[in-house]
Amino acid sequence: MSDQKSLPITKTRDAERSRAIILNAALEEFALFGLGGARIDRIAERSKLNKRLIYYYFTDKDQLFQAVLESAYEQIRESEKKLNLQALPPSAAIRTLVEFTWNYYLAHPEFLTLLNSANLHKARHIQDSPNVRALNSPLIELLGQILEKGRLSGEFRGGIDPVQLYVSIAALSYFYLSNNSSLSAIFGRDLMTPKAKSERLSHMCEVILGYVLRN
Amino acid sequence: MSDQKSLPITKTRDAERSRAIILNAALEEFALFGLGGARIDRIAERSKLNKRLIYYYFTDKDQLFQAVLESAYEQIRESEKKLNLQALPPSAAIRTLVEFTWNYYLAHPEFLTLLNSANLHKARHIQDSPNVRALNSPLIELLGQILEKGRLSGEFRGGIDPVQLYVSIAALSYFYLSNNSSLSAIFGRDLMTPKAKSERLSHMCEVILGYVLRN
DNA sequence: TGAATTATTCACTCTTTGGTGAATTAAAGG
DNA sequence: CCTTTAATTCACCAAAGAGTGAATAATTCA
Repeated sequence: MSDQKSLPITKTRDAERSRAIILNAALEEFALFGLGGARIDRIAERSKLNKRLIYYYFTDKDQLFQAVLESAYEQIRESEKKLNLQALPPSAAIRTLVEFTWNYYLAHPEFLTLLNSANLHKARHIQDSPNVRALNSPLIELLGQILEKGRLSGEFRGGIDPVQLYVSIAALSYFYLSNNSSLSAIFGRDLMTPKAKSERLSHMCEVILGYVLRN
Repeated sequence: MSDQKSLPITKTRDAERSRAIILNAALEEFALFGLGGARIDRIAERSKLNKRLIYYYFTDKDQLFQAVLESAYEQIRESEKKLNLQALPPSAAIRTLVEFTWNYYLAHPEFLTLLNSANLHKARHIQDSPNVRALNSPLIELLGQILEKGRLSGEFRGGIDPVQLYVSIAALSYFYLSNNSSLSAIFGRDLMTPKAKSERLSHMCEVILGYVLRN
Protein backbone atom coordinates (compact mmCIF):
# COMPACT_ATOMS: atom_id res chain seq x y z
CA MET A 1 0.00 0.00 0.00
CA SER A 2 2.48 2.56 1.18
CA ASP A 3 4.68 3.97 -1.52
CA GLN A 4 8.14 2.54 -0.91
CA LYS A 5 9.58 3.53 -4.22
CA SER A 6 11.75 6.36 -3.03
CA LEU A 7 12.56 4.95 0.38
CA PRO A 8 12.72 8.23 2.24
CA ILE A 9 13.88 6.43 5.37
CA THR A 10 14.91 9.30 7.55
CA LYS A 11 17.74 8.04 9.65
CA THR A 12 17.39 8.66 13.30
CA ARG A 13 20.35 10.29 14.98
CA ASP A 14 21.72 9.64 18.43
CA ALA A 15 25.15 10.70 19.54
CA GLU A 16 25.22 8.52 22.64
CA ARG A 17 24.21 5.45 20.72
CA SER A 18 26.75 6.03 17.96
CA ARG A 19 29.50 6.62 20.47
CA ALA A 20 28.66 3.42 22.26
CA ILE A 21 28.49 1.43 19.03
CA ILE A 22 31.87 2.71 17.96
CA LEU A 23 33.37 2.00 21.36
CA ASN A 24 32.13 -1.53 21.19
CA ALA A 25 33.34 -2.13 17.67
CA ALA A 26 36.70 -0.69 18.64
CA LEU A 27 36.88 -2.97 21.66
CA GLU A 28 36.41 -5.98 19.42
CA GLU A 29 38.97 -4.78 16.93
CA PHE A 30 41.62 -3.87 19.46
CA ALA A 31 41.07 -7.12 21.32
CA LEU A 32 41.48 -9.08 18.13
CA PHE A 33 44.47 -7.32 16.63
CA GLY A 34 46.04 -5.16 19.30
CA LEU A 35 46.56 -1.44 19.02
CA GLY A 36 49.11 -1.73 16.24
CA GLY A 37 47.16 -4.26 14.22
CA ALA A 38 43.77 -2.62 14.60
CA ARG A 39 42.38 -0.82 11.57
CA ILE A 40 40.15 2.20 11.80
CA ASP A 41 38.48 1.24 8.55
CA ARG A 42 37.58 -2.11 10.03
CA ILE A 43 36.18 -0.49 13.13
CA ALA A 44 33.99 1.58 10.85
CA GLU A 45 32.81 -1.54 9.06
CA ARG A 46 32.14 -3.33 12.31
CA SER A 47 30.11 -0.48 13.64
CA LYS A 48 28.42 0.10 10.29
CA LEU A 49 28.94 3.76 10.85
CA ASN A 50 30.92 6.20 8.81
CA LYS A 51 34.62 6.28 9.49
CA ARG A 52 34.55 10.02 9.85
CA LEU A 53 32.33 9.63 12.88
CA ILE A 54 35.09 7.80 14.72
CA TYR A 55 37.30 10.84 14.38
CA TYR A 56 34.38 13.10 15.17
CA TYR A 57 33.88 11.41 18.52
CA PHE A 58 37.35 10.21 19.42
CA THR A 59 39.82 12.44 17.58
CA ASP A 60 42.35 9.75 16.73
CA LYS A 61 43.31 6.12 17.14
CA ASP A 62 45.12 6.60 20.42
CA GLN A 63 42.31 8.45 22.08
CA LEU A 64 39.91 5.83 20.85
CA PHE A 65 42.07 3.17 22.37
CA GLN A 66 42.21 5.09 25.60
CA ALA A 67 38.44 5.38 25.70
CA VAL A 68 38.13 1.65 25.14
CA LEU A 69 40.54 0.96 27.96
CA GLU A 70 38.68 3.27 30.29
CA SER A 71 35.42 1.56 29.54
CA ALA A 72 36.94 -1.89 30.07
CA TYR A 73 38.33 -0.86 33.45
CA GLU A 74 35.03 0.64 34.49
CA GLN A 75 33.32 -2.62 33.73
CA ILE A 76 35.63 -4.82 35.74
CA ARG A 77 35.58 -2.43 38.68
CA GLU A 78 31.81 -2.46 38.49
CA SER A 79 31.75 -6.25 38.67
CA GLU A 80 34.24 -6.29 41.50
CA LYS A 81 31.99 -4.06 43.54
CA LYS A 82 29.18 -6.55 43.34
CA LEU A 83 31.30 -9.20 45.00
CA ASN A 84 30.57 -7.96 48.47
CA LEU A 85 33.66 -9.58 49.91
CA GLN A 86 33.48 -7.78 53.25
CA ALA A 87 30.43 -9.82 54.10
CA LEU A 88 32.31 -13.13 53.84
CA PRO A 89 34.64 -14.84 56.30
CA PRO A 90 38.26 -14.15 55.30
CA SER A 91 39.15 -17.44 53.68
CA ALA A 92 35.89 -17.56 51.77
CA ALA A 93 36.51 -14.01 50.64
CA ILE A 94 39.92 -14.92 49.25
CA ARG A 95 38.58 -17.97 47.50
CA THR A 96 35.77 -15.92 46.04
CA LEU A 97 38.23 -13.38 44.74
CA VAL A 98 40.30 -16.07 43.05
CA GLU A 99 37.20 -17.53 41.44
CA PHE A 100 35.88 -14.18 40.41
CA THR A 101 39.15 -13.21 38.77
CA TRP A 102 39.29 -16.46 36.86
CA ASN A 103 35.69 -16.27 35.72
CA TYR A 104 35.90 -12.66 34.76
CA TYR A 105 38.96 -13.17 32.58
CA LEU A 106 37.38 -16.25 31.11
CA ALA A 107 34.26 -14.33 30.20
CA HIS A 108 36.15 -11.26 29.00
CA PRO A 109 39.19 -12.34 27.05
CA GLU A 110 39.22 -8.92 25.38
CA PHE A 111 40.22 -7.43 28.68
CA LEU A 112 43.45 -9.41 28.69
CA THR A 113 44.39 -8.55 25.14
CA LEU A 114 43.61 -4.94 25.74
CA LEU A 115 45.83 -4.80 28.78
CA ASN A 116 48.63 -6.47 26.89
CA SER A 117 48.44 -3.78 24.24
CA ALA A 118 48.34 -1.08 26.87
CA ASN A 119 51.46 -2.49 28.45
CA LEU A 120 53.28 -2.85 25.18
CA HIS A 121 52.87 0.90 25.02
CA LYS A 122 54.16 1.34 28.56
CA ALA A 123 50.64 1.99 29.80
CA ARG A 124 50.83 5.45 28.29
CA HIS A 125 47.07 5.39 27.73
CA ILE A 126 46.45 4.61 31.35
CA GLN A 127 48.78 7.27 32.63
CA ASP A 128 47.06 9.77 30.37
CA SER A 129 43.70 8.79 31.74
CA PRO A 130 42.68 10.38 35.04
CA ASN A 131 39.55 8.27 34.75
CA VAL A 132 41.33 4.95 34.96
CA ARG A 133 43.77 6.07 37.59
CA ALA A 134 40.92 7.33 39.73
CA LEU A 135 39.44 3.85 39.64
CA ASN A 136 42.58 3.08 41.62
CA SER A 137 41.43 -0.31 42.74
CA PRO A 138 39.56 0.10 46.00
CA LEU A 139 39.91 -3.65 46.02
CA ILE A 140 43.40 -3.35 47.42
CA GLU A 141 42.15 -1.58 50.49
CA LEU A 142 39.43 -4.13 50.92
CA LEU A 143 41.91 -6.93 50.49
CA GLY A 144 44.04 -5.36 53.19
CA GLN A 145 41.08 -5.43 55.56
CA ILE A 146 40.32 -9.05 54.77
CA LEU A 147 43.92 -10.04 55.40
CA GLU A 148 43.91 -8.18 58.69
CA LYS A 149 40.66 -9.79 59.77
CA GLY A 150 42.06 -13.22 58.93
CA ARG A 151 45.23 -12.51 60.76
CA LEU A 152 43.41 -11.39 63.90
CA SER A 153 41.31 -14.52 63.94
CA GLY A 154 44.47 -16.59 63.67
CA GLU A 155 43.43 -18.08 60.35
CA PHE A 156 45.89 -16.17 58.20
CA ARG A 157 49.57 -15.65 58.48
CA GLY A 158 50.71 -12.06 58.99
CA GLY A 159 52.87 -9.79 56.93
CA ILE A 160 51.10 -10.23 53.61
CA ASP A 161 51.23 -7.27 51.25
CA PRO A 162 47.78 -6.89 49.68
CA VAL A 163 49.29 -5.60 46.45
CA GLN A 164 51.58 -8.62 46.11
CA LEU A 165 48.70 -10.93 46.82
CA TYR A 166 46.39 -9.17 44.40
CA VAL A 167 49.00 -9.28 41.68
CA SER A 168 49.58 -12.98 42.29
CA ILE A 169 45.92 -13.82 42.18
CA ALA A 170 45.55 -11.95 38.91
CA ALA A 171 48.77 -13.44 37.56
CA LEU A 172 47.73 -17.06 37.98
CA SER A 173 44.59 -16.63 35.91
CA TYR A 174 45.85 -14.02 33.51
CA PHE A 175 48.95 -15.83 32.36
CA TYR A 176 47.17 -19.12 31.89
CA LEU A 177 44.45 -17.55 29.78
CA SER A 178 46.40 -14.91 27.95
CA ASN A 179 49.14 -17.34 26.98
CA ASN A 180 46.88 -20.31 26.56
CA SER A 181 47.62 -20.75 22.86
CA SER A 182 51.37 -20.92 23.20
CA LEU A 183 51.21 -23.04 26.34
CA SER A 184 48.82 -25.47 24.69
CA ALA A 185 51.09 -25.69 21.68
CA ILE A 186 54.23 -26.24 23.68
CA PHE A 187 52.81 -28.73 26.13
CA GLY A 188 50.87 -30.43 23.37
CA ARG A 189 47.82 -30.39 25.55
CA ASP A 190 44.61 -28.41 25.24
CA LEU A 191 44.41 -26.19 28.29
CA MET A 192 40.90 -25.00 27.57
CA THR A 193 38.87 -28.16 27.91
CA PRO A 194 36.29 -28.01 30.72
CA LYS A 195 38.38 -30.49 32.66
CA ALA A 196 41.58 -28.51 32.24
CA LYS A 197 39.85 -25.32 33.27
CA SER A 198 38.39 -26.83 36.37
CA GLU A 199 41.75 -28.30 37.32
CA ARG A 200 43.36 -24.93 36.88
CA LEU A 201 40.86 -23.27 39.16
CA SER A 202 41.41 -25.87 41.89
CA HIS A 203 45.14 -25.52 41.56
CA MET A 204 45.01 -21.75 41.88
CA CYS A 205 42.80 -21.91 44.95
CA GLU A 206 45.19 -24.34 46.57
CA VAL A 207 48.18 -22.17 45.80
CA ILE A 208 46.65 -18.96 47.08
CA LEU A 209 44.88 -20.37 50.09
CA GLY A 210 47.90 -22.48 50.90
CA TYR A 211 49.81 -19.25 51.06
CA VAL A 212 47.49 -17.07 53.13
CA LEU A 213 46.35 -19.69 55.62
CA ARG A 214 48.54 -20.19 58.64
CA ASN A 215 50.09 -23.63 58.34
CA MET B 1 100.00 7.81 1.86
CA SER B 2 97.59 5.33 0.42
CA ASP B 3 95.15 6.79 -2.04
CA GLN B 4 91.80 6.90 -0.27
CA LYS B 5 90.16 9.16 -2.80
CA SER B 6 87.86 6.59 -4.31
CA LEU B 7 87.29 4.52 -1.17
CA PRO B 8 87.20 1.18 -2.92
CA ILE B 9 86.18 -0.49 0.34
CA THR B 10 85.14 -3.84 -0.90
CA LYS B 11 82.41 -4.96 1.40
CA THR B 12 82.92 -8.35 2.85
CA ARG B 13 79.98 -10.71 2.51
CA ASP B 14 78.74 -13.23 4.99
CA ALA B 15 75.32 -14.81 4.84
CA GLU B 16 75.39 -16.16 8.39
CA ARG B 17 76.40 -12.85 9.84
CA SER B 18 73.77 -10.92 7.90
CA ARG B 19 71.09 -13.36 8.89
CA ALA B 20 72.04 -13.05 12.54
CA ILE B 21 72.16 -9.26 12.39
CA ILE B 22 68.72 -9.13 10.84
CA LEU B 23 67.35 -11.58 13.37
CA ASN B 24 68.65 -9.46 16.17
CA ALA B 25 67.33 -6.22 14.74
CA ALA B 26 63.98 -7.88 14.21
CA LEU B 27 63.94 -9.12 17.78
CA GLU B 28 64.40 -5.57 19.02
CA GLU B 29 61.75 -4.20 16.72
CA PHE B 30 59.15 -6.87 17.48
CA ALA B 31 59.82 -6.59 21.18
CA LEU B 32 59.34 -2.85 21.05
CA PHE B 33 56.28 -2.62 18.87
CA GLY B 34 54.75 -6.06 18.62
CA LEU B 35 54.15 -7.92 15.39
CA GLY B 36 51.52 -5.50 14.17
CA GLY B 37 53.45 -2.39 15.07
CA ALA B 38 56.82 -3.56 13.83
CA ARG B 39 58.09 -2.03 10.60
CA ILE B 40 60.28 -3.85 8.16
CA ASP B 41 61.87 -0.62 7.07
CA ARG B 42 62.85 0.05 10.65
CA ILE B 43 64.34 -3.40 10.98
CA ALA B 44 66.41 -2.63 7.91
CA GLU B 45 67.59 0.62 9.47
CA ARG B 46 68.40 -1.07 12.75
CA SER B 47 70.42 -3.74 11.03
CA LYS B 48 71.98 -1.25 8.65
CA LEU B 49 71.40 -3.77 5.92
CA ASN B 50 69.34 -3.45 2.82
CA LYS B 51 65.64 -4.12 3.26
CA ARG B 52 65.64 -6.49 0.34
CA LEU B 53 67.96 -8.76 2.29
CA ILE B 54 65.32 -9.30 4.90
CA TYR B 55 63.04 -10.76 2.28
CA TYR B 56 65.93 -12.63 0.75
CA TYR B 57 66.57 -14.46 4.00
CA PHE B 58 63.15 -14.61 5.61
CA THR B 59 60.57 -14.38 2.82
CA ASP B 60 58.07 -12.21 4.67
CA LYS B 61 57.19 -10.53 7.94
CA ASP B 62 55.47 -13.55 9.43
CA GLN B 63 58.30 -15.91 8.73
CA LEU B 64 60.72 -13.39 10.13
CA PHE B 65 58.65 -13.20 13.28
CA GLN B 66 58.57 -16.96 13.49
CA ALA B 67 62.34 -17.14 13.17
CA VAL B 68 62.71 -14.58 15.94
CA LEU B 69 60.41 -16.59 18.17
CA GLU B 70 62.31 -19.78 17.50
CA SER B 71 65.56 -18.14 18.38
CA ALA B 72 64.13 -16.68 21.58
CA TYR B 73 62.84 -20.08 22.66
CA GLU B 74 66.14 -21.73 21.88
CA GLN B 75 67.90 -19.24 24.09
CA ILE B 76 65.70 -19.72 27.13
CA ARG B 77 65.81 -23.49 26.78
CA GLU B 78 69.56 -23.25 26.57
CA SER B 79 69.70 -21.28 29.80
CA GLU B 80 67.31 -23.65 31.51
CA LYS B 81 69.58 -26.55 30.72
CA LYS B 82 72.44 -24.95 32.57
CA LEU B 83 70.43 -24.89 35.76
CA ASN B 84 71.25 -28.46 36.64
CA LEU B 85 68.25 -28.82 38.90
CA GLN B 86 68.51 -32.57 39.24
CA ALA B 87 71.63 -32.07 41.31
CA LEU B 88 69.79 -30.06 43.96
CA PRO B 89 67.59 -31.19 46.83
CA PRO B 90 63.92 -30.82 45.83
CA SER B 91 63.04 -27.66 47.69
CA ALA B 92 66.23 -25.94 46.62
CA ALA B 93 65.50 -26.99 43.05
CA ILE B 94 62.07 -25.39 43.16
CA ARG B 95 63.40 -22.21 44.69
CA THR B 96 66.13 -22.09 42.06
CA LEU B 97 63.58 -22.48 39.32
CA VAL B 98 61.50 -19.61 40.68
CA GLU B 99 64.57 -17.41 40.91
CA PHE B 100 65.78 -18.40 37.49
CA THR B 101 62.44 -17.62 35.89
CA TRP B 102 62.31 -14.23 37.53
CA ASN B 103 65.85 -13.33 36.62
CA TYR B 104 65.54 -14.54 33.08
CA TYR B 105 62.42 -12.50 32.40
CA LEU B 106 64.00 -9.55 34.10
CA ALA B 107 67.06 -9.81 31.87
CA HIS B 108 65.07 -10.56 28.72
CA PRO B 109 61.99 -8.38 28.65
CA GLU B 110 61.84 -8.91 24.88
CA PHE B 111 60.92 -12.50 25.51
CA LEU B 112 57.73 -11.46 27.28
CA THR B 113 56.64 -9.01 24.63
CA LEU B 114 57.38 -11.51 21.93
CA LEU B 115 55.26 -14.14 23.58
CA ASN B 116 52.44 -11.69 24.01
CA SER B 117 52.50 -10.99 20.31
CA ALA B 118 52.62 -14.67 19.52
CA ASN B 119 49.59 -15.26 21.67
CA LEU B 120 47.67 -12.37 20.22
CA HIS B 121 48.01 -14.33 17.01
CA LYS B 122 46.82 -17.54 18.65
CA ALA B 123 50.36 -18.87 18.67
CA ARG B 124 50.06 -19.55 14.97
CA HIS B 125 53.80 -18.97 14.57
CA ILE B 126 54.57 -21.54 17.22
CA GLN B 127 52.22 -24.12 15.80
CA ASP B 128 53.80 -23.61 12.41
CA SER B 129 57.22 -24.14 13.88
CA PRO B 130 58.31 -27.73 14.37
CA ASN B 131 61.47 -26.27 15.84
CA VAL B 132 59.78 -24.62 18.77
CA ARG B 133 57.42 -27.48 19.40
CA ALA B 134 60.31 -29.90 19.46
CA LEU B 135 61.84 -27.86 22.24
CA ASN B 136 58.78 -29.15 24.09
CA SER B 137 60.09 -28.17 27.47
CA PRO B 138 62.06 -31.07 28.89
CA LEU B 139 61.77 -28.99 32.02
CA ILE B 140 58.33 -30.39 32.67
CA GLU B 141 59.63 -33.90 32.87
CA LEU B 142 62.42 -32.78 35.12
CA LEU B 143 59.98 -30.90 37.31
CA GLY B 144 57.93 -34.07 37.58
CA GLN B 145 60.96 -35.94 38.84
CA ILE B 146 61.75 -33.26 41.38
CA LEU B 147 58.20 -33.30 42.68
CA GLU B 148 58.29 -37.05 42.96
CA LYS B 149 61.59 -37.01 44.77
CA GLY B 150 60.25 -34.41 47.19
CA ARG B 151 57.11 -36.40 47.76
CA LEU B 152 59.01 -39.60 48.51
CA SER B 153 61.20 -37.84 51.05
CA GLY B 154 58.07 -36.53 52.73
CA GLU B 155 59.01 -32.93 52.10
CA PHE B 156 56.44 -32.24 49.39
CA ARG B 157 52.76 -32.84 49.24
CA GLY B 158 51.56 -35.29 46.62
CA GLY B 159 49.31 -34.87 43.62
CA ILE B 160 50.96 -31.84 42.11
CA ASP B 161 50.70 -31.53 38.33
CA PRO B 162 54.08 -30.36 37.01
CA VAL B 163 52.44 -28.42 34.21
CA GLN B 164 50.20 -26.50 36.59
CA LEU B 165 53.15 -25.74 38.79
CA TYR B 166 55.34 -24.68 35.91
CA VAL B 167 52.62 -22.41 34.59
CA SER B 168 52.15 -20.88 38.01
CA ILE B 169 55.81 -20.23 38.53
CA ALA B 170 56.03 -18.56 35.15
CA ALA B 171 52.79 -16.68 35.74
CA LEU B 172 53.92 -14.99 38.95
CA SER B 173 56.98 -13.46 37.32
CA TYR B 174 55.57 -12.92 33.87
CA PHE B 175 52.47 -11.03 34.85
CA TYR B 176 54.30 -8.77 37.25
CA LEU B 177 56.92 -7.84 34.67
CA SER B 178 54.85 -7.83 31.53
CA ASN B 179 52.12 -5.71 33.11
CA ASN B 180 54.43 -3.69 35.26
CA SER B 181 53.55 -0.38 33.59
CA SER B 182 49.82 -0.64 34.06
CA LEU B 183 50.15 -2.06 37.55
CA SER B 184 52.53 0.69 38.57
CA ALA B 185 50.16 3.29 37.16
CA ILE B 186 47.11 1.88 38.84
CA PHE B 187 48.64 1.26 42.23
CA GLY B 188 50.50 4.53 42.03
CA ARG B 189 53.65 2.75 43.10
CA ASP B 190 56.80 1.96 41.17
CA LEU B 191 57.08 -1.80 41.02
CA MET B 192 60.53 -1.79 39.51
CA THR B 193 62.63 -0.27 42.24
CA PRO B 194 65.29 -2.62 43.58
CA LYS B 195 63.31 -2.91 46.81
CA ALA B 196 60.07 -3.72 45.04
CA LYS B 197 61.77 -6.33 42.90
CA SER B 198 63.40 -8.03 45.83
CA GLU B 199 60.07 -8.07 47.70
CA ARG B 200 58.41 -9.61 44.71
CA LEU B 201 60.93 -12.39 44.52
CA SER B 202 60.53 -13.21 48.21
CA HIS B 203 56.79 -13.19 47.88
CA MET B 204 56.86 -15.56 44.91
CA CYS B 205 59.17 -17.99 46.68
CA GLU B 206 56.90 -18.00 49.69
CA VAL B 207 53.85 -18.63 47.56
CA ILE B 208 55.35 -21.45 45.55
CA LEU B 209 57.26 -23.14 48.33
CA GLY B 210 54.31 -22.70 50.66
CA TYR B 211 52.34 -24.67 48.13
CA VAL B 212 54.68 -27.55 47.39
CA LEU B 213 55.95 -28.14 50.91
CA ARG B 214 53.89 -30.45 53.06
CA ASN B 215 52.28 -28.41 55.89
C1' DT C 1 8.27 27.09 11.11
C1' DG C 2 12.71 28.75 10.52
C1' DA C 3 17.45 29.33 12.27
C1' DA C 4 21.12 27.33 14.69
C1' DT C 5 23.32 23.37 16.05
C1' DT C 6 24.77 18.82 15.89
C1' DA C 7 25.16 14.29 13.74
C1' DT C 8 26.38 11.97 9.51
C1' DT C 9 28.10 11.27 4.86
C1' DC C 10 31.19 11.99 0.85
C1' DA C 11 35.09 12.43 -1.46
C1' DC C 12 39.79 12.99 -0.96
C1' DT C 13 44.91 13.12 0.28
C1' DC C 14 49.32 12.28 1.78
C1' DT C 15 52.23 8.68 3.77
C1' DT C 16 53.59 4.60 4.97
C1' DT C 17 54.24 -0.10 4.16
C1' DG C 18 54.97 -4.79 2.75
C1' DG C 19 56.77 -6.55 -1.01
C1' DT C 20 59.32 -7.32 -5.77
C1' DG C 21 62.22 -7.42 -10.45
C1' DA C 22 66.30 -6.77 -12.05
C1' DA C 23 70.97 -5.12 -11.87
C1' DT C 24 75.43 -5.47 -9.49
C1' DT C 25 79.22 -6.99 -6.96
C1' DA C 26 81.79 -10.25 -4.04
C1' DA C 27 83.14 -15.05 -3.08
C1' DA C 28 83.83 -19.83 -4.47
C1' DG C 29 85.17 -23.38 -7.57
C1' DG C 30 87.45 -25.11 -11.41
C1' DC D 1 91.87 -16.00 -14.04
C1' DC D 2 87.42 -16.82 -15.44
C1' DT D 3 82.95 -18.56 -14.73
C1' DT D 4 79.31 -19.64 -11.73
C1' DT D 5 76.87 -18.82 -7.73
C1' DA D 6 75.50 -16.36 -3.86
C1' DA D 7 75.07 -11.89 -1.37
C1' DT D 8 73.76 -7.14 -1.76
C1' DT D 9 71.89 -2.92 -3.70
C1' DC D 10 68.63 -0.03 -6.39
C1' DA D 11 64.55 1.61 -7.95
C1' DC D 12 60.07 0.93 -7.76
C1' DC D 13 54.78 -0.26 -6.94
C1' DA D 14 50.19 -1.07 -5.49
C1' DA D 15 47.59 -1.17 -1.52
C1' DA D 16 46.45 0.20 2.72
C1' DG D 17 45.92 3.38 6.30
C1' DA D 18 45.34 7.41 9.28
C1' DG D 19 43.34 11.45 8.96
C1' DT D 20 40.57 15.76 6.95
C1' DG D 21 37.55 19.66 4.56
C1' DA D 22 33.44 20.54 3.31
C1' DA D 23 28.71 19.37 2.14
C1' DT D 24 24.31 17.58 3.93
C1' DA D 25 20.61 16.05 6.72
C1' DA D 26 18.38 15.47 11.16
C1' DT D 27 17.38 17.77 15.77
C1' DT D 28 16.81 21.33 18.86
C1' DC D 29 15.20 25.51 20.23
C1' DA D 30 13.33 29.96 19.72
